[in-house]
Amino acid sequence: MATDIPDIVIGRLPIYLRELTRLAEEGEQTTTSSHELGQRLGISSAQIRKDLSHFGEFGKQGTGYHIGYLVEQLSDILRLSSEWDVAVVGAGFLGHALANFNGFLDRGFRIACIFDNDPRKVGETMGGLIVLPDSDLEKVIKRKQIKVAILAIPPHVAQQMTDRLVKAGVKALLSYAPIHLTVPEGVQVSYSDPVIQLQRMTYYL
Amino acid sequence: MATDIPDIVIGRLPIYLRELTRLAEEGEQTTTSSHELGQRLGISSAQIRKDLSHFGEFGKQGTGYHIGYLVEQLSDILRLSSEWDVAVVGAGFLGHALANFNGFLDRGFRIACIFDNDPRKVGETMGGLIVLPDSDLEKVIKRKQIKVAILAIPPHVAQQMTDRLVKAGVKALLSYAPIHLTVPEGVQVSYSDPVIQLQRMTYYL
DNA sequence: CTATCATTGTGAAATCTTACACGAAAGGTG
DNA sequence: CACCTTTCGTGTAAGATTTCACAATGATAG
Repeated sequence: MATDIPDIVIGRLPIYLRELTRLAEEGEQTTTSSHELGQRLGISSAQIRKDLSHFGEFGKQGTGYHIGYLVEQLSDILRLSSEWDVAVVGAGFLGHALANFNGFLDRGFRIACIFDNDPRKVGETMGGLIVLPDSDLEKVIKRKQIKVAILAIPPHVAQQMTDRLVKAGVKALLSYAPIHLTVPEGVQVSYSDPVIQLQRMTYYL
Repeated sequence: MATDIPDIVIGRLPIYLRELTRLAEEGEQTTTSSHELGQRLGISSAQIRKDLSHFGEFGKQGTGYHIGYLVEQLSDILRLSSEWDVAVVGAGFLGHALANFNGFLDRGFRIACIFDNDPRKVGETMGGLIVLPDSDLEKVIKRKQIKVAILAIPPHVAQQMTDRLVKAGVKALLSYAPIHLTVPEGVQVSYSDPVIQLQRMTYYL
């Protein structure tokens, strides 16, 4: 029940969780069905049921799923019961946007620190945090035992910064730098490059 | 050679293109092989050859691929030969970051306009553009024949803004709003929600 | 010119993912 | 209680994607 669950299934759980949370906030119902959830997400009901069945039996025939209970279960599965401290590397426009984004906190993450290598930026306040010099990176990450980082820096420094972060103990990296990163086994990497996504779509236009 | 190419293959082409462009910039070689490209991207060489073979024969046995030629071919396939004008909707921190991001221009896209519904933001300059009121949205998009838009707005207005954009002629949407969007057939949508990506990784920690 | 090496493009096999379809429950109704 | 409706969980079939492995081709060296 642990290692043999397909990555692609894990990838959909956060989407289910997000929609279930929205349903809970709408507050018009306490249960939902795989069919309703699928409708709202453009996913087949069979796929949702199959995905969930990898982790246990959360529903009830005839009734569907209790929203609150399923949110709880999915949060547990995704290790979101307590908050993850996150380091942001890079205090440019993007780092600024991330530091001020208030959508992290209620979904399992808290921006704990932000770094930059530009002395002119160090000391500035961003989203309630003071920008730290990148020379403090290892010290702070180790002290706060940070496991999750977001890279908002130019591509030519992305790999070296990745190496420093991994060495300091980071195990999950979300990179906005448009470059493939090499990491040791056991370290998770996820990418976000808007141009890649746009180019994927222009093919069809 | 057109409609029956798997989406998943299309999705990898921009990644190949990005790495090939980097290889070209490094300037140490004029050719590369599927093996080398795969090594740099963490993808198997067979997959790269198979993907490319959907579109034609671009390589040469014994030698590999001419980098410049392949860049050209991939750019053509992805319709990047001329630049796409892009509308940014939302002039908050994220819209600000997008307007100032200079990585669009040499990869096929140009931010052509930016909108906001907050009168206090309208008129501000961002990345060389003046923020326009969202009441001008339809007019500007139609006049400039904009087909690509980026959504950088809160989730509760994302669907209604999507509807307006689609009605005005937009055919490809990159959304940073954490919500599933419903669009008519023929309109492409791509999502970017950092929290979804982080949650996908914490499962493995 | 011949042998050797590198690398492509691709059919076939293997693996992975999704969709189907149905038995089994659970709740509601009269 | 008997019947009807809803919906789950899942074995199996269908479909999609990746990997394998090899013939064919081009370059290179002696």
